Amino acid sequence: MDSEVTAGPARRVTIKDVAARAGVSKGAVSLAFNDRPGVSQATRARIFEAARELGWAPHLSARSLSNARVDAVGLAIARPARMLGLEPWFMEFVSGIESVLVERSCSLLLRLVRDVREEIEVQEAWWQGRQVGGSILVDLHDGDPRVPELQRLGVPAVAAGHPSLAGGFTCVWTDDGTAVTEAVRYLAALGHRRIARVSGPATLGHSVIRTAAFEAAVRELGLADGRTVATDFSGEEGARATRALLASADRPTAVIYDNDIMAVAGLSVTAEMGLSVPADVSLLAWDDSQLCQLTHPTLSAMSHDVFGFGAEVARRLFDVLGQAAPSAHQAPTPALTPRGSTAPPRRP
Amino acid sequence: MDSEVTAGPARRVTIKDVAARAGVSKGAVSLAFNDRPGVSQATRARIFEAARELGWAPHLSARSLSNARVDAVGLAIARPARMLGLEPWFMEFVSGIESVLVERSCSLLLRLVRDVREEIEVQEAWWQGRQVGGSILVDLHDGDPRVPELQRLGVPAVAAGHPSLAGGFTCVWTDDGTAVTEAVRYLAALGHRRIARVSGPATLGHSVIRTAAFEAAVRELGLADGRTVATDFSGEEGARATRALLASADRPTAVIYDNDIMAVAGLSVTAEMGLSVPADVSLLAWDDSQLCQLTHPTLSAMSHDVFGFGAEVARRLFDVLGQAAPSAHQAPTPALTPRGSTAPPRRP
DNA sequence: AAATCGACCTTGACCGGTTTACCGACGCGG
DNA sequence: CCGCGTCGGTAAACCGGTCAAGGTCGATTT
Repeated sequence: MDSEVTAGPARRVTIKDVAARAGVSKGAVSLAFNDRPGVSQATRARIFEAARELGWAPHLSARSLSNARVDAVGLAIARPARMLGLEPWFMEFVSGIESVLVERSCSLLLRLVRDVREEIEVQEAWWQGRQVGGSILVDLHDGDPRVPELQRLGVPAVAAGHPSLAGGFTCVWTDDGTAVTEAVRYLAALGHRRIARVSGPATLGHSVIRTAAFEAAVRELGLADGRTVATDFSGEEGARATRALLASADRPTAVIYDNDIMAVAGLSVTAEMGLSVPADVSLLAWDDSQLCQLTHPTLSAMSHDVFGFGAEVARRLFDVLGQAAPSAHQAPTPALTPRGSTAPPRRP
Repeated sequence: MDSEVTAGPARRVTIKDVAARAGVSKGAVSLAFNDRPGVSQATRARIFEAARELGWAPHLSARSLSNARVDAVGLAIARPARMLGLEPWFMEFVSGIESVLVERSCSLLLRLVRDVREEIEVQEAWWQGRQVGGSILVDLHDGDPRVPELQRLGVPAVAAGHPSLAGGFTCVWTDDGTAVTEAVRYLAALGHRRIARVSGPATLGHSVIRTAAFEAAVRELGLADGRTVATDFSGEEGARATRALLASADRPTAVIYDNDIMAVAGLSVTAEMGLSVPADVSLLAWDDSQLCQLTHPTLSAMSHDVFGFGAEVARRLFDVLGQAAPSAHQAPTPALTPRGSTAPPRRP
């Protein structure tokens, strides 16, 4: 209908228009808008006034064309869409990143990719096309090809993960090893001797680290079980893994999960199998999103400020963009938050 | 350490380098890369070869500077981060959008904002700064200021929501009214006469529509209850609302939720109150993310292809960018998927 | 009085592409 | 042999900013 109203040619207003209106050169406008010395307070005010009247804002492509600075950072995520939707971790992580980007009026370029290969293509295209000034890497795995590739391209990046995985990149990490140990010690202290674990993909860097720590702790405490079942992080596989564990001959009396979703799925499996939590089996989640408080019983979890973690990653990326040397930053270690899903095992 | 290796000045390779290497002018390279007529197959091949060797890709800022075309679309979301993480809807929606953007090598610019006012600022900055070629609007509410504002700015946009909310914008919507009616009819057919509903924020456009349809259906069928409790979509408020409903004098025998998270929270409340689902109370979720299958009992839900919805929105945005006239597109109506949380009410 | 200086502002070259106007060569009908 | 259209390509203007170099001008120094 009246969509024509705004559809006119309406040449976009440029710096030249503003300059003309303020009676100065476009150089002056540029100076004013990047608040650099060289224009008096009076003219500065006139320029801003003119810009306001015309509704002008600098064309960011034009700006980044000449000064090479880019106003966006990239984040590619290689997990299936269906799974991501259920993974509270990501949105919280993204929110944390945003919270830092926003104050530098920088944007997040997000892309969901199928696999690491595709991510490399995307990152390369972003970098070559100067769409991003740098990138954030998540879900590092052992010998991740993204590390050498991005290094070859010279992409400034920050990795969310252990220094041993990040190659030469600056990274931010949590001490999952210590956290796993704490989890196991806690369950052992409650009296559990058969503890199992449901992890994410075995190739994922932090899975490897947690598994190693888990097995070490089990050994150290002289516990009986210590199995880890790897999954794809989805609720479905979490349920399957739980079923397998609880149906086994010497079923564990406690299960540690690598994320919240699988713990929730596991909880529903116990109900389905007629087991009671925590009397028959204790469950311990990881990440501690609010999901853990929505179940019945509520889920004990290794608690973790994912939002803050994302913010830290973003801050470090700005360091890197500012030519800082690569460095590793440790975020607070996930801490145990006991709730209703853990208790001493039933006496046999 | 050796981070210096790639840190050299390493002037970025430009179209000029490619042209030189292929022995042609940069105009020819441009023609070749946008596959337009004017270069022979032979030179075209030489040019691509040269570009490949040098690892060149066009600088997108430079490109969009001259042809005004922009390669990204904007999506600002005004919900608290903590809540978003738990809302599977969003990531699925975003994934659907991505699936379409990707094939046009277009990116998604994402921003989490505090409120509608801030979103308007962000949208204006994006548009003025030519960061985006268009935007996607979600969570429309009645008399949403974003509609007139973006129209004033001339931002091409697609709204995810009912035509009555979208003003002159192209929109994609699901017939929530019909879906609510189906939900109520189904529960009534099972024998329920006291049905309540836990909705999202009352000001949200689709809450209004669903509430109206809910009340109409309740009246039409001559049912007893028909209360709607508005929340902020969070699990916490969903739990609180459920508690209030189930503790009331004439407690409902069935509850319809406006998203999955609140239904999950509601389920845990029933357990906490010693009620059994579906014997004492039936629960019906909305959206049907995989979360519904992770609970015990599994949740009946109004099922909905959120991924496809996102994809449709993105496709329509490209129509709009191609100067198509505003139009409204109806996505498939959410359909009932009965599972374990709904059954005839216990005989009094 | 001439030279120096700093504050303020203008000019014009660039950033890396796209696009338009133009040009040479070649094939072809008259 | 000439004029004409087409194909393949080039040169230069342009997109909208930034930035270094330079120009004015009144005030201060020598």
